[in-house]
Amino acid sequence: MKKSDRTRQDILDATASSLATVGYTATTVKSIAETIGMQDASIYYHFSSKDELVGEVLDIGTARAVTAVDQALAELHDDHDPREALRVAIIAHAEAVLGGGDYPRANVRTFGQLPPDLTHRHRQGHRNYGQIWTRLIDDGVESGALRGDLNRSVARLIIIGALCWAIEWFDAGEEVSAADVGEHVFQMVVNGLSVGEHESPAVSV
Amino acid sequence: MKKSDRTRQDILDATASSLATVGYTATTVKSIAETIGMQDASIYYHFSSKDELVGEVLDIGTARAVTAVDQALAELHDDHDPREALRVAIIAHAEAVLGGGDYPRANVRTFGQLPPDLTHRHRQGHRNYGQIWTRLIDDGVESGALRGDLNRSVARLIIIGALCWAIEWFDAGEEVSAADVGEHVFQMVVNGLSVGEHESPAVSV
DNA sequence: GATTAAATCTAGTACACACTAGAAAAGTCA
DNA sequence: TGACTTTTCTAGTGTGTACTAGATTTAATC
Repeated sequence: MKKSDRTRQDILDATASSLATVGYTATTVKSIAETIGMQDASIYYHFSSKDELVGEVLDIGTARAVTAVDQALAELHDDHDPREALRVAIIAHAEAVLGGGDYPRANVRTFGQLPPDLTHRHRQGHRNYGQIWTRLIDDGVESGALRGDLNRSVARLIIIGALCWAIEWFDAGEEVSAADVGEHVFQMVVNGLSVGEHESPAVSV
Repeated sequence: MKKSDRTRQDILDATASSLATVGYTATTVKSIAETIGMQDASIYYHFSSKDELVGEVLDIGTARAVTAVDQALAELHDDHDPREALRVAIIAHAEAVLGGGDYPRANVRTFGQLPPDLTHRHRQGHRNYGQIWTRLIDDGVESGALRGDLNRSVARLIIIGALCWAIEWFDAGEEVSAADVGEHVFQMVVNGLSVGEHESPAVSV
């Protein structure tokens, strides 16, 4: 029972790595097998199909992202500003998806290129993840810290989108870290790029 | 010389539509041919390979997005606020990619799932497009309208990312329009979600 | 209407892919 | 060691893909 678990884990890791770097189509059963020094047919002793294997990787990715955000939120003080909660969640997401392991990255990277079955299978997981953000935004608006004149659902999707798309350009080697990206998203989306009192009629004068 | 041009255009249209809806891999030469009532082999009379065909569609998509944004900016008053320029550009992009035709949508939709050759081929086009945004942000910062304490390149990519990712969730049938999405991105990214003087130490008191 | 050119079709090739069947090897435990 | 189970390999199948060659049809030209 030991050998099998180990090999199974190796297969999952190799698949996550491949999905995260080259996407779904370029991730072939043969290439996965080669990475871990096996024949492609041997994969099928551990997984019944490519899509079941990929599905499991994506499940793990979703779970890890959820855990990362939940954990970051749990470490907040009880009387935190709702904006601080949003900030912490955004940075946790950025670190999980950009700086973290292959699993969350695989999840985001393959979004939109999966076959219908897999897409459908993961819709629920994404919905659950979205609810974390829905709650954060609702808290902010209802406490008066965030504007209530915008569509909250659209706002949520814009935040997540800005973070997810970062995977397309983020380069771990550069001087900008994953947390930096999160901080930027927070600063822009919550505080705004604009300087000072652009709406209020010159209060300080 | 007439028939050929017409057919060629039909092939391009069908390819753009397919790329925009099902992505690169699911867009097969056979499926394109079927859409316009041809045999797949006949496609090769007009295009030498699938990737040349796809490349041409993506080129058109980039050109249309650039044109849309450029045109919107050209209609501004000479003494416009740099923030207004950003707003106009963001909404134009949103309308081109979300509400516009298949070509710009194909471009964004297939981003990240193209084979290396095509990816490389379009890097230049994307760079040119990015420069429009770089200029907009630079103008804003240098005029003092936008904050200068953030990494401008990261800011640019976050804005574009929020817009591009919207293609994954935007539904033209819903009550939120493409321009609405653009307006939301602008409001969030420039004015911020936060209400009032969250940073200034209670100036108005 | 005959001749040439343009456009499409029929019929195929070669290859990569996911996946299968059954033999062989490796590991486990008496 | 020997019997048994678990794991991996060898050798394939079938399918879908991009693409090719050459015949065939459709359109244009004299």
